[in-house]
Amino acid sequence: MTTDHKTATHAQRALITLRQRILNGQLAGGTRLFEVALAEELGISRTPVRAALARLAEEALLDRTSGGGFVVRSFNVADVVDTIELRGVLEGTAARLAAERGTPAEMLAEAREIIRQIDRLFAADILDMEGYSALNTRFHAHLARMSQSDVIQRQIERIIALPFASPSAFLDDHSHQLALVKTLGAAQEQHRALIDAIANREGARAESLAREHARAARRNVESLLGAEAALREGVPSLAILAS
Amino acid sequence: MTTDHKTATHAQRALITLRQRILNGQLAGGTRLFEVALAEELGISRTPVRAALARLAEEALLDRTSGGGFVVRSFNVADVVDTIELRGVLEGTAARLAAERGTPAEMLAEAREIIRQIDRLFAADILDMEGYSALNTRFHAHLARMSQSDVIQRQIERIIALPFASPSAFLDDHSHQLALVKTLGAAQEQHRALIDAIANREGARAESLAREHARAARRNVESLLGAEAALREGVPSLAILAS
DNA sequence: TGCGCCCCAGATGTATACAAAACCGATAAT
DNA sequence: ATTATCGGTTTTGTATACATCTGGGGCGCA
Repeated sequence: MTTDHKTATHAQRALITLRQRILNGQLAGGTRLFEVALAEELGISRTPVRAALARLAEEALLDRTSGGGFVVRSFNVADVVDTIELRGVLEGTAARLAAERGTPAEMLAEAREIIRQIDRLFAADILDMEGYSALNTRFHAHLARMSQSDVIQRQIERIIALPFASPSAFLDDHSHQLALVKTLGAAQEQHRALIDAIANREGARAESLAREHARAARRNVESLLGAEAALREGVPSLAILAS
Repeated sequence: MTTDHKTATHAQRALITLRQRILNGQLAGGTRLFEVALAEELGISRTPVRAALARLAEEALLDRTSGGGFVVRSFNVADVVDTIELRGVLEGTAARLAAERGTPAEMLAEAREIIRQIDRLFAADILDMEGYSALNTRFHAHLARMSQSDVIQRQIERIIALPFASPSAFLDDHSHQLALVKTLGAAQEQHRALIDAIANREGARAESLAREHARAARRNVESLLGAEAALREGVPSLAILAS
């Protein structure tokens, strides 16, 4: 089965459709979602629509209104910046815990293996962005695991689900690709230092490195927002921003 | 039941009932919840039961299973400790941001007013635990607000909703009341230092104080778990722990 | 025996009709 | 001018019948 909209249930399809619309800005923040209207438009009954709305609320893409309805949550620039900051804080905590609690040799080895694979990508003539993005995501997921805390891991996964806060946000922005590539080398150095710090049980250093690493994403957002509107158009992760 | 909540809808009543049962351990972690069974038992139809279950999943008290059902999430000691640690990290971030971004005079004043009111409680012959708990909760909620970040505030609210991670957890534990009272003075000193640090724009100090403040709760859990089972019985916040 | 298939019981998914409540505007009283 | 209140309209809440999916036990076959 593909990840296409051919999933099993109506509720799942509705969930995917609505999520998409929210993330790409088709459904602007503040928009109230009415069950009947959505049901009619999607050609299904209210029941699966309700289920989908509940899931979206769980994902923090919708807010529940007092009366019992749902509105699209609106994200402004400050929200995006703060969410990235939050990711940095959580990943910093994961790194610190990994250092303090001691990370099994295999987990360290796996982290280093991912770093090595990224190195291999860099060696190629043109950078495989898709591949880099995947490996980068894997590295960050692995970091969360290294915390050896289900609570932290779960929390990080929750934040990363927001596309503009994901460690690979802005990597699919092709207009900036050249400028971005320059910074990826620095990111890779941070990856290396981070794992070293964890291996050496240097908790404070590990935490601070992970935080600083997330700041790169923040700088990207801020530079994009300083750029002309035309440049922002091509950045899907920012489509959700309130205009 | 004891609390005859005459809230509006069936779904709300079901939500309250089920939440209660999970928190007080009546519904053990890992228990699968079946819509039909619950509907029959509560004398309502499946529809509001479903709604209640979705909300509980949102509150992180239930997990969704692959097949489409719900199971009660199980919390072990590590989860409780890590969740309190997480609260410390988040409140630390709130405090740091408050310091870095600069907190309006009125907000600082309000924080100090809450501290003053707690002082007033201490002056009485016997400590009004109920009142202390309420003020303490207010102080922590206010700290979240001082971050001037909706993202952080929302995240803290989410964590605090778990009763064992709330800043007032274990205050309702009457068996320990005497021992606890001794530590409340220290907590109050931390409150004062924390607001001072924020007022002085000392971000790192503010963050570290908030973290250390949360450690008190952690020490409470750990000492309770080291105590005899009889002592633990009277602590509602710990009923959720897997045995 | 071990494997795989089928089938059924039990669970969730969906549609739909009706009930209830929330919202909104108009109107009237002060 | 402000507020209170009363309809009707819109929207969500609920029950229920039926559809569909899933997981497991038993049976047949290699």
